Amino acid sequence: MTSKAPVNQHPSTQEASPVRVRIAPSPTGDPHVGTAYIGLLNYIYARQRSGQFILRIEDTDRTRFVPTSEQMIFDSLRWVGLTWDEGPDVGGPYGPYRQSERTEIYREHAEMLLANGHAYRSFETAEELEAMRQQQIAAKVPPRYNGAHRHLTQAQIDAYLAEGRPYTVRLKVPENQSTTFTDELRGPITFDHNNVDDQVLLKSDGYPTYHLANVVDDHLMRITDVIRAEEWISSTPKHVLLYAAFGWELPRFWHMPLLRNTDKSKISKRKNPVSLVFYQQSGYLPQAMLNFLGLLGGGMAQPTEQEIVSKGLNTKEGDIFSLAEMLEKFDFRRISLGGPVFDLVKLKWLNGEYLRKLTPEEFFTALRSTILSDSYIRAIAPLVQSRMEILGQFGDMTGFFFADNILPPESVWLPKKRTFEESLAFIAEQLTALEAAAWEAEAIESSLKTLGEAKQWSVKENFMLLRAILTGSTSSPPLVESMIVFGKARTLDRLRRFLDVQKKQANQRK
RNA sequence: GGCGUUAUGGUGUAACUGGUUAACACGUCGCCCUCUCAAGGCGAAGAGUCCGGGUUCGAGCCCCGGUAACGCUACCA
Repeated sequence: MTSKAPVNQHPSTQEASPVRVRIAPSPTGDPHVGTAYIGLLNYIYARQRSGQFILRIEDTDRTRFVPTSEQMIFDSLRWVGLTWDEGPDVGGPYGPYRQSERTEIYREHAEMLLANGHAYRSFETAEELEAMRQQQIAAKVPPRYNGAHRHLTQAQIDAYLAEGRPYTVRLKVPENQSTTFTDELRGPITFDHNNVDDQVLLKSDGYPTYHLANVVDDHLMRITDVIRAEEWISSTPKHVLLYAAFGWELPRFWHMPLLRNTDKSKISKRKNPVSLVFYQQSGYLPQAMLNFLGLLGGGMAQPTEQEIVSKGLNTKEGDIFSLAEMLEKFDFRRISLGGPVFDLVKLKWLNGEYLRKLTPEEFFTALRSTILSDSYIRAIAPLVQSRMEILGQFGDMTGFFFADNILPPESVWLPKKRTFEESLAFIAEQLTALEAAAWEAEAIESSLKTLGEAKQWSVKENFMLLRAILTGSTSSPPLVESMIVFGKARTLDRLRRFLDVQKKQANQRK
């Protein structure tokens, strides 16, 4: 057996070149707090070193692509106060910054690897691969590509190509070796190649996977430091191997701790609001959000006791700081590696602190630009105009649009002919259906009706249940229109919170 | 299952190169203020640093061995 010494011990990039970092979100839905978190870290890193911060859109997964998502990412990141030096919307010398516009580049690079023997064509179908995976799982062996097409003869390859068979391009991971790279926060990390799969680099639809596109773009865009979430550690050896296969210099890798739900699992929308749009629409202040994100993972030194005394600081001021202060004091070496829980309670407290510091005029402006904006009220008004006799009834009819907590009692929401359990189960299904729906009237209505038919809930029962939970009342402006105005993020959050509360209460009763 | 990462009160973080009763903030509880609720003020409870060994005069910090949580294990990122 060959020795498994770390032969691929690659040196890190030297300090010389100007720092360039990037975030690369995927437009697959609402912009994520995790993107803002990693974005903030990259931003601070770049600004502290007079470097550049680049925004790149990773839209190579056509199956999950959401057209409106990209603009929402721009808007949300700007909302929290981050700006980028290069990106799809601002241009720059290393564009295009949208991966779907770079497919030719990836194809060429895949060809290069094919030519120099670091990659090979794999002609299996997705179904065949899935079947293989299932067998391996059943046989209790680690699911991995078996390398069947690694050693296809040229004649076989030509025959397949002549047939026009679709194929993927896979990385040829050297056998009986290991790869070691340095994580700037954790030190050297080694992976035995037995545990590194022959990753698909180019999909059969001609689009690259993350791994290829990411490495190619990072190199072409002169990225010096890859600052990304911890979930990427496992695939870093693939990236290191790719840099080596191209003969490129390695960037530095910084893997940041993963944001968590209260139960410590990776933060997810089922357990926590993760959409930046949600926080914006719910009336969180961007400074508070940024401050909160800066708090997670350490990085900011707490004031010493001397500082507290000499500057007359209130001790809680140690937790309150602006972006400017982060640029001044944030220290990447201080980052603590345990995944921090995204604690809404502390975020709310922080937001309250910021709110109280506003002057009355600023506070009024904040209200008028968010929860009481002309555009919001203008959207709500037509839903109630025909139902009103005097203007004073506006509040009675629209309160739920301006509320954070709507928790109707059972007497309001529980349908007469349904049990508690079946109703809750149905709400959970409504939630799932709505999560998948495009946020426009027909899509919402039809997905709800389809669900109702499948589960034998009449349209009336179906919509009334939702109405009660969302508005807190059995009479309200038109439901679907109200949901649209209220927004997808907040609507889904209200449903999730309702379910959480009901489940907790049900558990307590037991 | 395999591989990797991580591990300080309920939560986020502190604790200089190992050095007295492990600190700050959020949350919780109590008291004060007050027409209520917040805010504010004062105070309290809550961890002996995942577990077990070792080194040392001395370990949250160093070493060894476990355990658990999390991540990855896709033609998703």
